[in-house]
Amino acid sequence: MTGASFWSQFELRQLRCFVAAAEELHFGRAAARMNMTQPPLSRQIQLLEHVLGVKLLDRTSRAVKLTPAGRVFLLEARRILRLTESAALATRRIASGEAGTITLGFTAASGYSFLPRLLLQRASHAPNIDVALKEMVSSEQVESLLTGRIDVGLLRPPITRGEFTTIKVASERLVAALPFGDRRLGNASLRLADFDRQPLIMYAPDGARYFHDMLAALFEAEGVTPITIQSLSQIHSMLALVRAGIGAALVPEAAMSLHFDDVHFRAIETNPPRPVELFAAWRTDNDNPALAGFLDLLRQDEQDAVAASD
Amino acid sequence: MTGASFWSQFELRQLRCFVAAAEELHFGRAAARMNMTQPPLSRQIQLLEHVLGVKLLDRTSRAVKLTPAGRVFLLEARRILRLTESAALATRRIASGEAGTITLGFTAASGYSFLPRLLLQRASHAPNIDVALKEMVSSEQVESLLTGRIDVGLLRPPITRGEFTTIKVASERLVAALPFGDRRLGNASLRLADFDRQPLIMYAPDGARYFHDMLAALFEAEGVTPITIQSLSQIHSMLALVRAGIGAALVPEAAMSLHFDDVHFRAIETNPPRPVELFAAWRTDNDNPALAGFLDLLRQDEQDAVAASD
DNA sequence: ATTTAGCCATCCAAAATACGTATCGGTCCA
DNA sequence: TGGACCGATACGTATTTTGGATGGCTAAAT
Repeated sequence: MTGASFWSQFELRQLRCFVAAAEELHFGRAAARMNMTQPPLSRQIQLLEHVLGVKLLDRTSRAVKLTPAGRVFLLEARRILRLTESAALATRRIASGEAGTITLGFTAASGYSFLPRLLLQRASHAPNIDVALKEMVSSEQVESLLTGRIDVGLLRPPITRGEFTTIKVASERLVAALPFGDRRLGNASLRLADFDRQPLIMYAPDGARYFHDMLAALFEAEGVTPITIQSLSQIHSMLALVRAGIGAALVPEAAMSLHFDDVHFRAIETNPPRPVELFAAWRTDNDNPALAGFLDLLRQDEQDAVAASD
Repeated sequence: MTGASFWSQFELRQLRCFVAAAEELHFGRAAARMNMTQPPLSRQIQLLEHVLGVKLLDRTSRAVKLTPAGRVFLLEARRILRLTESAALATRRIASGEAGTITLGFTAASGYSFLPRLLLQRASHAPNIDVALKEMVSSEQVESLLTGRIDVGLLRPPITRGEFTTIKVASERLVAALPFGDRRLGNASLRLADFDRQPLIMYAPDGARYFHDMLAALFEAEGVTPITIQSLSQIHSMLALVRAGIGAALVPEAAMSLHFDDVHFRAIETNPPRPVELFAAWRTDNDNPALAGFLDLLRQDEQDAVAASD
C-alpha cells in the first residue's frame, strides 16, 4: 500500500484543462487549445471532479455547461493560475537582480550626506531594488557582513578580511566646527597649526577608532598638539559640545548638514586634502542577485570619489 | 515528438516538494513528509528550478539553504497552496448547498412584506446563501425561470408550466384603501357591497392580470358592480390616486406598509377570507445546490401560510 | 591524517500515469 | 431514419515518476 490510491490534491494541469473547457464549453476545442486530444482532457477533468468530489461541468452529448460550483471554481482556478505566473515572474526578476532587497549597514556619519545621495540614485536607476538600512559602527558592520545580517556595509578603513571586496566610495575633507565668537572664525580657511595648544573635542579611541587614529596621525605629522577636552564617538554629540563653547572639533564635511545653531564651519588644509575615507564592503561570496545592480550604483560613486581626489 | 520536451509550467506537486524541502532544509526529512524517498524529491525540485530557470535551494552535501529567489518563491508557493485548499473548500461548500447564490424574482407587491421577512429568515438560518433580487412581474418571472435568469420566482397564480414546482408561501387579506374623508372610514370593517356603484381604482387586465381577474371574480360572485375610474398595475400608483381623492382601491394587506399620508385602510370581508395568494416557483430540474437550503426557508413560510388560512 | 557518518545527485529498472486511436452511446437535425 | 456531432470509454503505447543502489562530496570524529 503506497498510499496513493486516492489523491486529495489536484494538479495545475487539471486546472488548466478545466479552465480551457469552461471557457470553450467544448471539449474538442479545449483539447486543441491544450495541444492534446479530447479523451485525455476528459480524463483530467474527471480526475479533478473526483478529487474535489464536485461536479464542475454538466455535459450532455450536445452541450457543456458550468454547474454553480463550477462557476465558483472557475474563478478560483483562474486566480490560482494567474498567481502561478506572477510568482514565476517575480522569482525570475529576483534571481536576475532586477528586483530584490539589499540590507545595508552604514555609519552615522555616512548617513548625513553620502547615504541620502546613494538612495536618490537608487530611486532613479534601480527602483525595484529595496534597500533595508541598519545603522551600526564599522566593527559591527564587519561582524554583520560575516553573519549575513547585512549584504553591504558603508564603513571606515581598515578592512582587512580576505573574504571581503571593498571599494572607496567617498573621500571627504575635514572641516573645523567652531563655536560662535571663536577668534578663528575670522579666517576663511584654517591650518592644523591653528589648533596647537587649543581645546579640542576629540574622538574616542574605542568607539570611533578610525577618526581618532586619523586625527592623531595628522597632528603627529604636523607636530601639532591640541588639548583634548573631551572624547566622544558620536559626531552630533561633539557638535553639541562645540555649541556649548567647550572647544572646537574636527569633523568630516558631511557633518555640515547637521546645522547646529551657533556652530560654524571653516575649511582646513590637510595633507592629504581629503583624509576622511568611506568604503563599501561586501562578502565576495554573497549570492544576493540584487547585489550586482546595487554595486553598479556604488561604483558610480567610486568614480566620483576618485575624480574628486584628483 | 509529442511536444512535451520542455514544459514552461510547473506543477503543484513540485511546489509541495519545494515547500517541504524549504521548511525542513533537509531533503530526506522533506521526502518523508511527502511520503516518498529522497531521489524523486530531488528530481521534482530540479524540475521546478529548471522550469523557473532559477536556483531556489543552495545545497551542499552538508547543508541546504534558500537562495534569495528561493525565499521569495517560498512565500509565493505557500500562497498558491493555501489558495488551492481554500478553493477546494469553497467549491465543496457551494456544491453541498451550504453556501451559494440564489437569484430570486419577486413582484413589487411581495416586496412590501413577505420578502423582507424571508430575507430576515435567510440571515439567521442560511447566512452563507446569498440572494440576488430581481423585481419583475409574474409573466416575466415565468420567462426568466425558463431561461435560468432566476432560480426562484415569487409570483401570482396561475402557474401552469409542467416543469415548475410551486408552493403557496402566503395568503393575504384584501384591504380597502380609502382617502381621508371617505364616509366608509366610519366602519371598522367593510363588505364588498360597500363598493357597489362607487368609484374604484382598478387593476389593469394586462399589467396586473392576477389582481384584475381575482377582483372581477369576487365582485361577480357577490353581484357587486363598482365604477372603474382608472386602471393601473402598480399598487403604489393606485395609492397615490387614492390619496388624491379619486376613489377607493382594494389592495393586499401587505401594501399597508406603504404608509401614504391621508390614505387609510379598512378590513374587508371576502370569501375566501384570504384571496391574495403568493406562490414560489422553480424549475424542478434546477441544479443550483443552494436551492435546497433556500427552499427550506420557503417551506417554513408555506407552513405559516397554511396555518393562517385555517 | 584517516575514517566515519551524513547528505544530495545520479543511475536504472519497475511501476504509475498520461496520451492517442478507435469506438461507443446519446442527442439533435434533416 | 440516417447522418453529424460530441463526450465517455477501452486499450495499447509512450512518457513520467518512483525507489533502491550507488557515487561524490563535506564535516566531524578518531
